[in-house]
Amino acid sequence: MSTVHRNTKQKEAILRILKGTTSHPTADCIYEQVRREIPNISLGTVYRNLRLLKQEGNILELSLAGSFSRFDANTKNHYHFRCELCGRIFDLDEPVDKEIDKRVARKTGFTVTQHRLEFRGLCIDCQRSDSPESLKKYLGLT
Amino acid sequence: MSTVHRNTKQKEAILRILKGTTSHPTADCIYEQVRREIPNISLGTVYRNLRLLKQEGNILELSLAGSFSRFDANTKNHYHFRCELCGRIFDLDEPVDKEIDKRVARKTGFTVTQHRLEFRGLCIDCQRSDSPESLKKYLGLT
DNA sequence: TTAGGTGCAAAACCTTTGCCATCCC
DNA sequence: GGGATGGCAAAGGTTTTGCACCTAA
Repeated sequence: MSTVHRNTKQKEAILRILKGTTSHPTADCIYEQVRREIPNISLGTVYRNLRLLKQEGNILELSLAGSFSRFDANTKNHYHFRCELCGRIFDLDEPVDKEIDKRVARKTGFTVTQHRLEFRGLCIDCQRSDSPESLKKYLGLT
Repeated sequence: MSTVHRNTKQKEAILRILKGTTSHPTADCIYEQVRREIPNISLGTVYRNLRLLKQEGNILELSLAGSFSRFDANTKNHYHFRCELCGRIFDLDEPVDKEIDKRVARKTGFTVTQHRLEFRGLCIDCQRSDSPESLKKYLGLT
């Protein structure tokens, strides 16, 4: 069932570069770096390996949103829950911690204007879902 | 200097639709709804008005606006700071609150697997920056 | 009157995918 | 050998933009 993942020099190089930095590079940025040692690697390969590494749990993809932007007319600071199966986003009424911005500002010297907190998991509807396809998607079995 | 924003029926409709829902719609979803009352509105107009409404502080965009994915080989849960001027992302050593997931789960009935916390503001380098262009961008004066 | 907004369509942008050659296991 | 991966290029989906016309102030 589950695919056997092979180790290739391309994949190994991408992971090594990513482990050697804390700069949270973009796919294109990684592409530029890998090219120095594998000049004819393609951008598609970088994307494919990033997806594999993510599925294997070796790297994280940082984003607070999916592939497209979502908008919210509630401009008071509040937190969100994103269902990892159906993609819906729910507002939470969790209290907003105002002190934490000051603490981070004090520690880092940065000017902190806001923070965004997003929880992830399964919403109630999707917990009940017994669709094999949905489950497969959720478990990342593609 | 600062641009005078006009009120148009297109912009008014977009804001009204957004204020009437908590579903965090995408631009395309908003477009579909506005078309019911302004059939020949264009998607470009929707995007332009969403940008204006965001600049005016009337709505929030829940994502990395027009940005791309960034990757991180540090898979231990940790928090980030995003500089709103230069776009760089920094790791924070703020302690991760493990209780908060349980609290949200208890309140909502959702299954919570993780949370992501991102602070935003100005990094030290950009605080020092006196580039008029950068400042303009930061203040949203386009 | 006139700067700003609209509609339309094309472009730009990031990411994915199809195809076939190549490489590991 | 045979399935997984790579390289290349084309397609895909979302967002932006150029331009001529329109409209709110």
